Amino acid sequence: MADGVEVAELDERREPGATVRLDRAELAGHVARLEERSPRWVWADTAALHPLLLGQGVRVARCHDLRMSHAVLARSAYVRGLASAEDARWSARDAVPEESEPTLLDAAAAEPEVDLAGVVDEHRAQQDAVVGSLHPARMRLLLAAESAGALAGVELTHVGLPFDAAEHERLLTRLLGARPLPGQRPPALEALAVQVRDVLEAPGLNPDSGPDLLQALRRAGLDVASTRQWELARVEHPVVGPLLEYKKLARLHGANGWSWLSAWVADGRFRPGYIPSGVVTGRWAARGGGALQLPKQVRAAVVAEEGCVLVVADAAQLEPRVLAAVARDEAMAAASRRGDLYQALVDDRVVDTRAHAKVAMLGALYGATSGESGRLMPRLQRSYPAATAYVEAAARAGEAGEVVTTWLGRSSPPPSESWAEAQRWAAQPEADPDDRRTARTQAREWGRFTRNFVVQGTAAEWALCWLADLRRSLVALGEVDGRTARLVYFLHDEVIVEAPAALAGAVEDAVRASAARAGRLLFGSFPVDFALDVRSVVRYSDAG
DNA sequence: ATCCATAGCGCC
DNA sequence: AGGGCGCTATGGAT
Repeated sequence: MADGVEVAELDERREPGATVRLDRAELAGHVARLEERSPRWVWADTAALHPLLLGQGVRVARCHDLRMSHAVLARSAYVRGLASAEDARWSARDAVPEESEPTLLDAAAAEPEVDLAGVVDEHRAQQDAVVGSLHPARMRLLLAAESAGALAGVELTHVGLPFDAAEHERLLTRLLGARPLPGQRPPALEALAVQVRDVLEAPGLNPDSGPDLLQALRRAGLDVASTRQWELARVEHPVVGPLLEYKKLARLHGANGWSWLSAWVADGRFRPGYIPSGVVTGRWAARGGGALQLPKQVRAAVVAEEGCVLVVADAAQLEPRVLAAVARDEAMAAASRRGDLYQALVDDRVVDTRAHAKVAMLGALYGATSGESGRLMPRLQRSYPAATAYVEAAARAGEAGEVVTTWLGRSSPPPSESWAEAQRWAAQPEADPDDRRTARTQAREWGRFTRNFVVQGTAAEWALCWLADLRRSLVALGEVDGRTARLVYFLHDEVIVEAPAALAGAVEDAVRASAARAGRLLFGSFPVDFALDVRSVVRYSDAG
């Protein structure tokens, strides 16, 4: 390479002659190379480089993201050692570039330079760590899935979710009234605020102020300890109606109102920021736009382009199915093969209603001890001993301060030093009962975290493999009238593909095939089913 | 002016 | 109940 790098050389879909050149400055710190066996780009940071390539119209098929892989390998209990583990150049950092002007502090903390030699060395160190790990095949799959997720995250922001701004504005106007001046309340909110003040006889009250509102409620004789809606809902008082309505609308206005619309929706697309694997468990996080919290109410404005449909697919009861697989629980796997897993629990007389099945299962995953869910736990243990023992073991490990690890090899962070110190102190003879109680409570809390970690984390791995396989297989569907099937949304256990209507059936098949392949990739021949709810709609809100 | 913690609520 | 998040508004601290 003289002045540039022929990026398109690695693009499986390149048009003849569509070579794109990026100069060395643009590629600094993100040098790529070709692996001989399975061609893919190896680079430092997908989030930094991939947007440049997309901007040039290049579609990258595969990559190996060294930063994300490093983060997994450096912590994984499957890995015996990563040569570069303490190297600051590869430590995790935010995947989404800051929108604002860099400050002096940012300049001082600028990332260390990564050059070609550094990339090659780190790649070799990572390959060695994988080969020497307890489960090389699982680790390889995890790193490939992480890297594919990194590509997909950038692409999702680039493509955007089709969004009808005019439709959303009609919703806002219908519920809130005319758009107010910045800093003002919309008419409907102001009217409700007046009502609340009148009923409470608190003329100057700002209902947005939690402490002031709580004080006014208590002065008016309401026996509440907070202003949470579920607590207000159980109180009989004329202020409750207007106040709950106020909170609901204030939320819409604040989180998804006119300023959100102008900040995040442009040219008919909603382009939020995703941070693949930004959560400790491996789930995606988001920054900017609230990609992962799009309220149901707002989904009516998510409308496919003319001539297209949205293929909306979500994995049904994903976490229990994942638990059945990691725990090798044959009985629970059998239940997974009968479609609705919760209904299967009812049919098998494990519990008496579907609602009970759901609450019992969630209780097992989250560590509930009391209430309805706690009462149902013995029944669950009797029917699914392997699955319940698996999450119990994860909880016990966490309580003991140990690390737990997902199926593919993501390990939980160790508890904090202050947590460990509190546990050590509680074990001393001179510790007082209060300290012992506090330590015990903290131990249980950390146990609930590790219990959930193994399931949520492995579910995230399945979902990532699903997404990665689908991303690849959509390419093969080709185009209709110059338009292709594109991934436009990913939400933990749900994907949306926007596709020409003529491709809807093919996309639905692809989505299901990818789910089946993801199951086999992770769990081989273990007979657990990953059922999907799939619907082709024009409007996202019609999928529910 | 800027940072940080908290409350509250949206999603899975 | 119980796990994981992000975002907004608020209010206190610096």
